Amino acid sequence: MASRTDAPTRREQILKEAARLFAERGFHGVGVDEIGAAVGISGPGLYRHFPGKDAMLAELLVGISGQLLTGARRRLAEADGTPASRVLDSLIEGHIDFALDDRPLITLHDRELDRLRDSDRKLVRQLQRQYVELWVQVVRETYPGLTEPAARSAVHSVFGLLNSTPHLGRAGTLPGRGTTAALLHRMARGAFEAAGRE
Amino acid sequence: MASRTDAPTRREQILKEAARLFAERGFHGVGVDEIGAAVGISGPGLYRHFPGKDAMLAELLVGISGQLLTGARRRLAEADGTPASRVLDSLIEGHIDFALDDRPLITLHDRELDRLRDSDRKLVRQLQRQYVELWVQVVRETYPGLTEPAARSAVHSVFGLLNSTPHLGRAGTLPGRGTTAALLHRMARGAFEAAGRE
DNA sequence: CCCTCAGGTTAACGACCGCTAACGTCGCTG
DNA sequence: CAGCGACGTTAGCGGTCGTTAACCTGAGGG
Repeated sequence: MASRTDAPTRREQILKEAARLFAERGFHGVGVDEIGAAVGISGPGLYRHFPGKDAMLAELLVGISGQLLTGARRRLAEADGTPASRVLDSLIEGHIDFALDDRPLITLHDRELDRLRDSDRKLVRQLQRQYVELWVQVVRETYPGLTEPAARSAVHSVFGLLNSTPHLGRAGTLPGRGTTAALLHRMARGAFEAAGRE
Repeated sequence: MASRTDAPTRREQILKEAARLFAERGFHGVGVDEIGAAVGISGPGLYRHFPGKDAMLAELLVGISGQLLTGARRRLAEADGTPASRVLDSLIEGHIDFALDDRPLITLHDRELDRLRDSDRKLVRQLQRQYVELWVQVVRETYPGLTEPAARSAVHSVFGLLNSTPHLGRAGTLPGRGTTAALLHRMARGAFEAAGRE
């Protein structure tokens, strides 16, 4: 098994490039030849690593959803006992890290879900739902004024806010990662707080 | 020219159904036969109304961007003289109306832009940029603590928040249009305010 | 009454795409 | 060094897609 510091395996290269291309041009807009070319092999060579094009998308989306949920659970466990407001900050921080570091995946996450086989789609949706539920719980502890449906809507909306990173400066034109992260964090908290004000 | 109260023309039917299908399955994921079937004609009959599939997408995206910009300019003119904070409320209200009433278009707006011919894409981007600039100006008047880049990022992020409506309750499970609109409005203001707090 | 034309129809073409088949070439290992 | 498995290659098949061609029909007007 490859450790995390090894050079990326061919499989990992393929997944990374496929994510970028799918995000740029859409799942149906990218051919297997392009994905192959992006990693220096061509076309059908991909089938030594994946059973098909669908499988690459499936692995990407399941991976994203799983990572988000796992990370959130870890943060929840680590912050056990601290006030809910701190836990919420940790969740926001984790989501922002992800949105800033893996923009193509964030894009895919809510865009290409319907291109999956039924079983994979159900799995991804289940992971997503658990992630949302976890947020809803923490948000309601932090802002008790929120009803459950309102909290759910608020969480989805804040995800929209945090996931807007692909639309911020196309290149490195945005004012530094730390500054952007802090701004997003403040805005997310402000949005939740405003949602909690009756 | 058809007045606004006439029965929808065939062209309008086609655009509406194409928008829905493109939003559901992506531009490349929808065939012309499906679009035709959705309006009761089949396949190549569409070419009596549009020169090609691309033209439908182009007309949709240019239309959206133009409507958003025109609406915002009208609201700005109508609110001339009132405090900037009120103008911002009006902009937010307009954007929310659009996001709630035309969800498929909102989805397309930031998803299929790259599928356009160069000239159309440039036009759409120019309209979008003007819309953003208009918001940035009003936001900075309302919250003078914001630098220009921060205001721009904040505006994009709030668009992400407001455009999250397609992810809220798939059917009529969300708690009434008015309630949702009010929640989104509060959250948007809260996010801007938090962005403005240094 | 015929002509026109808007708005359809079906058939078919060429391009492309996902995938398979058949084959080649290393590097390792008994 | 023989054999083998991992990892490529190119050729090509079958299906789909956007688009065009050719044809049909019904309403309106001189």
